[in-house]
Amino acid sequence: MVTLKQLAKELNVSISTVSKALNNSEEIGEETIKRVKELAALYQYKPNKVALSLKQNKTKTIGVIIPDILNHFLAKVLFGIEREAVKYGYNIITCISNESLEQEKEGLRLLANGSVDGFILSVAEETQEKKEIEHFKRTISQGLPIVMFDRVAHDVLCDKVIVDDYDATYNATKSLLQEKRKNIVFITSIDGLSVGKLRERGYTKAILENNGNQPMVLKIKKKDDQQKKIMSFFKKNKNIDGVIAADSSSGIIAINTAIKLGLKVPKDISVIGFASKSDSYHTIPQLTTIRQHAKEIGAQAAQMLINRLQNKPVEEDVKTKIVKTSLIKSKSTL
Amino acid sequence: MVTLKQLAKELNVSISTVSKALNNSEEIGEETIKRVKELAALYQYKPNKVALSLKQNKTKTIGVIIPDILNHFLAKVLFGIEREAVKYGYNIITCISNESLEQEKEGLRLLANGSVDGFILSVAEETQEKKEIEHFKRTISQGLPIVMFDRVAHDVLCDKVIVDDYDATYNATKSLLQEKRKNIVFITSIDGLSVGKLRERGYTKAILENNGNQPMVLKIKKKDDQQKKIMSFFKKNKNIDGVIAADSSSGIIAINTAIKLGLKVPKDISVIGFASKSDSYHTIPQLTTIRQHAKEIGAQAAQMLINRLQNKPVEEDVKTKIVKTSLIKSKSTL
DNA sequence: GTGAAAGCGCTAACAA
DNA sequence: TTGTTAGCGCTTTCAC
Repeated sequence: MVTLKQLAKELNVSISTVSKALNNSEEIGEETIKRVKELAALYQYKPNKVALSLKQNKTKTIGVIIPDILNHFLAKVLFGIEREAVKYGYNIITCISNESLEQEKEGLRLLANGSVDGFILSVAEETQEKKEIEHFKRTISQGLPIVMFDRVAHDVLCDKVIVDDYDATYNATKSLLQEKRKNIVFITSIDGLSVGKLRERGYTKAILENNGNQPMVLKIKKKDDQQKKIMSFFKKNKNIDGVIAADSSSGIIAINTAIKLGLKVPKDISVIGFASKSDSYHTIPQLTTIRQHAKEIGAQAAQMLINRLQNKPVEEDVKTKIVKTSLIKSKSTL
Repeated sequence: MVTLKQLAKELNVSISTVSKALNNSEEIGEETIKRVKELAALYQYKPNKVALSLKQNKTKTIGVIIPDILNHFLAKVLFGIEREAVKYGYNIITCISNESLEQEKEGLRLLANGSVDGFILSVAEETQEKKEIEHFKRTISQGLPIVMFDRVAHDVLCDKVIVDDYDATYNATKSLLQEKRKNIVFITSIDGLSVGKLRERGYTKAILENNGNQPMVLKIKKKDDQQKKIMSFFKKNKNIDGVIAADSSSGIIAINTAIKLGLKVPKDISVIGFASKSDSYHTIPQLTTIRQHAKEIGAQAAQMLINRLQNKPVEEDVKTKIVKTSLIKSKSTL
């Protein structure tokens, strides 16, 4: 890479003249500007990002810590973050915490050394279980703002972008109840997450409001064979006529299992699941889904962080944005 | 963040003494080292990454340019890259090209300014269609090595990690032929990609080798309704008894469609598809899959790049590694 | 054993 | 209009 120094030497002017010329400074003569720019173009000069970062004490880089990149929702949020960030000239450094507290801490530590100007993250499962928040607080007190999304640590004072998980399952369940479904099961493989708990509560609330109904929850562990678990549950509970799935694969598997057992979907049983549009194509009939607008969540998170980074006046008030889910009716409900 | 300067001032020693002490230099007295380290620990001193990068003229950061983060395979490769990179102390800056040539160029341009030491990338669809490679060559000639994976530009001289696409479909097709399948269709939604073409060729070769058989290819465009396309194809070709799917959703939809039409899988029809383990759980019976070992591909790519970055002696010979696919038999084949 | 000084590439206040 | 200088945070050579 060419440097200002080299250009200056070749042009027989000083480094600062070159610098100013390239930045269209008023101080420099037209003729000089032209000469400088021509040589710069010839050599494809690009200002060294690292030097700029050091000088200006900001990197225009955002650290993103994500629990699981293979999770379609999280990947889509990352996509949203990236799209929004590039608009403002920011880059994204990604760390994957693998749902591990230790790796989450490590990610923060590794990047909190001047590599990034701030963080966007979703809290790892283990972190939520152990309720650890010190590492977040420490990072913030070091002057690096954090924006949390989806799985947030409520006790950390920072900007947040969340989903209306509780309302989403409450409304979805209500809609199945309106279909006169009597035995609606809630299937979850994300019991350990804050959002998983909220989703369960929304479902439970709706069920209990309906006189005489009792909530019924099927919890699946990560290491379980989901297909087997759901199959054996369906076999034991022949009267199931509705499913609310807290995660996409539970919803997909529920439909396929019902069909395998000879049930008609949605005539005999309705299924609603948290899932993306592309997931909904993985079943026939197509899954009625609760959409989280992942990309939008990412964009909002990026905006909040960038806003905080650029507004020097210390805004002390943290904000929490709620990106509402949409219930997209398809063919797996009446 | 504390700097060496601040520590030095507080300790009444020079900056260089502090620096050396923290790096356990032989030159510095034990007592001094102890004092320095204690204060550094107290203030949680971390060497400024940006300053180090500037000084050492390397960032220990890898630029990854990915066509589509929502593609499960590509996301998994990214995961593999990240895992391997952190082992060696490298960070990952991710750009998403969105299958667009322009954005791919932009990503390279944006990061080829000292932000990264090298690139790992998979070529965007538009780039492959237009056969553009100048931007890759330019980047390499600027001293930034590139490692390409999966979708590679053969005419660019650089390290590559690829999959045995041709052999994979050839063998998969052979295995269906051995099941005495007579009418095997190849379904693809990635016709425009180099890997898509290779997969089709492997299938065609195997079919043609079997006397009397003729290849049959169903091409689906991104904007098409995959479910409808496959359904109407199946209705028009009632004799189909085998499917080779070039992408995961085609395989999943093929199974569900067959079942919807009253066919028994795998009794009446066998299905094999490029897909991951988690995809295979999205159908009953589970999909027999061609696995690409995405994480391994990412790890290999990262290793190749890091190796090149660390071996100063200019290794002029570029390498191409092939990570072989595995055919994992499950319940959608005999 | 410790410190001064140069330099990585850049910007900007100040000098000429 | 152009050049000199200092400084961002760090390492490292060379002097003391």
